[in-house]
Parts: sequence; structure tokens; C-alpha cells
Amino acid sequence: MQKYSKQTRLLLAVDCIIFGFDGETLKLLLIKRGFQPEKNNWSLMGGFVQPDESLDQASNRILKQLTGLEGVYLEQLHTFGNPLRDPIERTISVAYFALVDIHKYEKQISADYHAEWFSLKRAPKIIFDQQEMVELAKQRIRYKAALHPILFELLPGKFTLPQLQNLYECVFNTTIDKRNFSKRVLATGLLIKLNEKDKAGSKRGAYYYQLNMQNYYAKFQAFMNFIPNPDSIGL
Amino acid sequence: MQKYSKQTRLLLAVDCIIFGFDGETLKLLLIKRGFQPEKNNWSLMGGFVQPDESLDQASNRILKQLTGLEGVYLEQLHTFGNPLRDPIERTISVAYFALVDIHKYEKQISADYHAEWFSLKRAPKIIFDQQEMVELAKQRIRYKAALHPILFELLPGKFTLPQLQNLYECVFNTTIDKRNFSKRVLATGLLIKLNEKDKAGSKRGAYYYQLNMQNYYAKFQAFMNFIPNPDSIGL
DNA sequence: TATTTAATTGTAAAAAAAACACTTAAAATA
DNA sequence: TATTTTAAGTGTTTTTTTTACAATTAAATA
Repeated sequence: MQKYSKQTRLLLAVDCIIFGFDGETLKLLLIKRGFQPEKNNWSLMGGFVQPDESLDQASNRILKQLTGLEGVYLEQLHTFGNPLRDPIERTISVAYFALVDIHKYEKQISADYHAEWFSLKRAPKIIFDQQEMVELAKQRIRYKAALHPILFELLPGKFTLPQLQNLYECVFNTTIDKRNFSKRVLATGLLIKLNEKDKAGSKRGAYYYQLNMQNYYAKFQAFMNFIPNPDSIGL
Repeated sequence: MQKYSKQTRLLLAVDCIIFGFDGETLKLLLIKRGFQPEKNNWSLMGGFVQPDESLDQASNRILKQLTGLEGVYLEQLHTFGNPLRDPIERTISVAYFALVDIHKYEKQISADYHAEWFSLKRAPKIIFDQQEMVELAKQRIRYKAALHPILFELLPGKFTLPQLQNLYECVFNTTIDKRNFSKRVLATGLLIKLNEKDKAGSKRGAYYYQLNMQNYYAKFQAFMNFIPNPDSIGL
């Protein structure tokens, strides 16, 4: 037996929802689609899965090809398979989301790839069912960030507490008391205070912090622990 | 333009990881695969996605065809796309997990479909990368059950507090103080105490409870709330 | 030097979680 | 019929966590 001979084969694509944070608002990276249908309309980074690559490889390749981004946080989100989602031909899309330090790539992205960052609230209409993908990604990020310290992926290596708090407030669409926030976040043991200030945001300047990478990996699973006896669970 | 002419098309399958709970341990429903390769070896419920059905439709259809199960809790888990995962031909598999009241279907399943329930710890080797799927599903269930009351899907309409506690202890692989457990679970307002006892488990008998379905749907998102200001989040 | 702006910091009250053990219902048995 | 056995059911205290709340300080600018 060589093949599953009677079965239909389908097109398989990957779409990447790329989030960034500029210190103010959450942003979404979009690109003008380069081929028909919907050519020149705003779209997520997408492409077809090739015969010899895994889904993770495909999403990383597409990210690199369309934006130059490499080595960023990238996680599978959900697979969308409505038969009519692509009007040309049935295409299954495996959606991934990425979290990116926007400053690290800002110039390169716009200069070389004609991709653009849009504030989540002011992003243009995107093609097919991609708006649904973005909504699901926002939900997933909240879900995950409530338990794991993934939001640090959106920040530069050095960041201030006000920046971090602002990010949490954006993602959870809420406001947090800054005394309580700093207590909580410092209590995790994930942050190292640097002897240097960011003077951009205020006259006084805010101290920079960086991640304690050892603790970061050790505590990733139980960042904000609510599960009974986290040690006993093989998460 | 009619087709994405230059792209490779791939086989797309669905695999369903079906969990049940018999009051004692978590169980997994497996079937003897009906075709080559790996014919007659234990496998998850799987099948190919047909040209005109969505992924959710495909998973529901396969579940029904192979087990008779219908209308059960079924959620997309993850898509597995390693190029070599199926030795015959590259096949992408979208994994779903289901939560089932084992007693409701026990006889029907074994009589008509030759599927079998296995204790999670004593399940036989399964084909391809399905063990990986099961591990991921276990993780996801813990993750989700910590926040949402999905575990009730594994119980019959009437259940006792000791049964419910036992289920939580199984899923989280821990032990819980029964006084604290009952306080917590009753405080959710999701349970209605019935005037009837289950005499099977003990001499004294334990009171049956049932879900308050109104509260269940209302509180599904914030079952055990840990997110700051859950009301302000559009989850 | 005064003003402005945002960063930094602590404590008290309230709520939630955890620790802890005896009583009771009902069947089985002596 | 009395005793034993088994698991169900239940309350309080302590500890921990979370929340509410506002004055002071560093540094630039006027």
C-alpha cells in the first residue's frame, strides 16, 4: 500500500497573527497581500505549507520571508477549516500567533517588507476569516498571560514597571493600582532592577528592569499559580 | 483565476481523544483501526476530512460513526503536521478532545463499535504520534478545568460530591481536603442538592447533586476567577 | 527657585485559602 | 437487637493573599 488512494487532498496554509507593543498600545502587523484573490488588500502573514516542512517550520519560514522576523515567540493558535473561507479553493489554515518586541524590528519591517503596524483598534479590514483569527488570538493571549509570563516577549530587554503595567492594562483592558501591581510583579522574583533609568517617559525617569532568565524558565509554568499544589501536577 | 495552481495538496485527518470517568479513574476510548497501515492496532477515533465539511463537522461525524456518540463536549486541541507522522503518506491531523459521561454510552460503545475504555495509566500503545496527542489533551484539560467547569461533562446528570472531588483529584493528580472542596464548589452556586442519595459508594449514602444549568452557562467563563476584574474583560 | 510631572513606596482592612477532627447515617455483622 | 464498620457530612481558626488607599521624591522645565 502506497497511498490513501481514495481521499481528497486539500490546500494547507499558515497564517501568523503578529502582535507588538510600542509602550502605548497593542499593535498588529499586516501586509499587503501579494497575489490574487484580494491582492493588495491588508492581510495577516500567510503562505502555503510545503510538502516537506512541519507546521512550525512553515510558520517560522513565512514569518521570516514576509517580515524578516526570526527567533520570536510563536505558538500555534487554532486551525480554521470552513469549506468556504477561501473563495478560490478550499484552503485549511493553521493560525499561529507571534509576540514581538516592536522596536527591535520596526524599521527593518517597514523598509524591506512593506508591512505595517496598526493599533489593534484602528486596524483596517483584513481578508477572509482573518478578523476571527485575530479575535481568537487576543483571547488566547489573555488566557495565557493570566497564567504565564508571556507578555515579556512584547517588551525590550530593558523595560520599566510603568511600561509593564501599561502592557497588562492594555491586554486585560483594565486598570491596576500601581502599588499593588509592582508588589505582585516583583514578588514573582522574575525581575532584576537595573541601575539605570528610562528618561523618555517622565522627568524623574523610571528604573529599568530586566528578566531574570533562570527564574523565568523555572517559573514559566507557575507564574501566577492558582492550581492546587502546582508541584504535584506534571504540567 | 480558478485555483492556486502551483501548490501541493495534502491529506487532512481528524483524530478524537475521548475521555471518560467511571467514578474511579480517567479513561480513554480506543478502537482497533480498521485499515492499513497499523490495521487492528489500537488507535484514537480518526478519519479523513471530506471536501465539503468543516473541521468541527468532520470531528462530530467521525465521533458518531465510530462510537455513536453525539452532542458531547468536543473541542479542537491542536494540529499535528510533522511530515513523517504517517508512514504511508503525509497526513495533517487536527486533534479534538471529547469529554463524555462514560455510563451513558458504555454498553452501546462496546457492543456496536468494538471500542474499548482503558484506564489512562494502563492504556495500550497507540499508533503514530497519538500518544503525544493524548498527553497534550491531558494538559489542556487541566489547564481549562482550572478555570472553567468542564469536568462536569464527564459526570452523569446526577452525581455526588465525593465523585466530583475524586474527579478533580484524578485530573490534577492531587488530594484535596473534602471540607474545603465542598465549601469551594458549593460557593460557585452551580450545584443543586437533590433529595436523593447514591447508596452505591457507601453505607450511609451520599446526596446527589445536579448542575444549575442557568448558572452553569452564566458562570462558565469565570468559574474560578483569578483574572483581575473579570467583568471588564470581554472573554 | 518654583513648578510640573510621573515614579516610588507602605499599611491596614478584607477576602480567600488552608489546616484541622469529630459526628452521623446506614448497612453489615455479631 | 446491639455493635461494628464505613464513608459522608460539617465549622472554626489560622494563614495567606488581595484590595483599598495617598503622600513623598526625583528631575526637568519655566
